[in-house]
Amino acid sequence: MGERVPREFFERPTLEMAEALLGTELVHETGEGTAAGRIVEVEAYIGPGDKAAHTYGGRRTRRTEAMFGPAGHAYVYQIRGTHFCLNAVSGANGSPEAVLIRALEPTRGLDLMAARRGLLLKRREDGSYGIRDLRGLAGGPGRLCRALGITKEQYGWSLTDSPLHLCHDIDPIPADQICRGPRVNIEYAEEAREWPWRFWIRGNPYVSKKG
DNA sequence: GGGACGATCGAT
DNA sequence: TCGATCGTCCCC
Repeated sequence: MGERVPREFFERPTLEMAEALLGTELVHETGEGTAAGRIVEVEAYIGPGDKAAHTYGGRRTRRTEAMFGPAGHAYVYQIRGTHFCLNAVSGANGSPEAVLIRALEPTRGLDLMAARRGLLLKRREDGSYGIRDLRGLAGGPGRLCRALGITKEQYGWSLTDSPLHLCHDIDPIPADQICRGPRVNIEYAEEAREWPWRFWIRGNPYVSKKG
């Protein structure tokens, strides 16, 4: 298990926080049970100068309000009408910056995660699960929200002291084990398309897309 | 009121 | 590679 990350964890430059998120455990405790996974892939969005960010140009709407708030809270948005995505708000209060959580390595509540995803987990003779089944559980921002039961109900929640929180489960990932590259699915973002603000753990099989 | 679009996913 | 599908945003 490990200890919850403190408020100060989020109160530093966004790119630095994005890297620090790798290896921490995202936990959601609900009436259905607890589900959790280790963060293995993230993307930083730094408005107002980032054309890929919802807050580009300082755009401040009902949806993006949480991004302008204090660090360490959840910014949840809905994409394509059907999927939710979770961000950890970063930066100073008033600066609209956040980090998108893109993929988890499942750690707790695997059966609950599978049930929420509508998947069937097959156990081997020794009781373990196959890597292919596990990879499908929470690889991708929409899938991990589905697997952990994250919806707009969690919008604005504190990630330090709410049922949705982060734990230091293992030691920080060493810098030489962290890869970075361009973010995905932001073709509209012109010059920002190539900015290397996507981070992932080197060689980790749960990363949603290879860079 | 209406039109355009999307930080995705799953099937092909 | 392509289409689903609807909330959000912005313009009229």
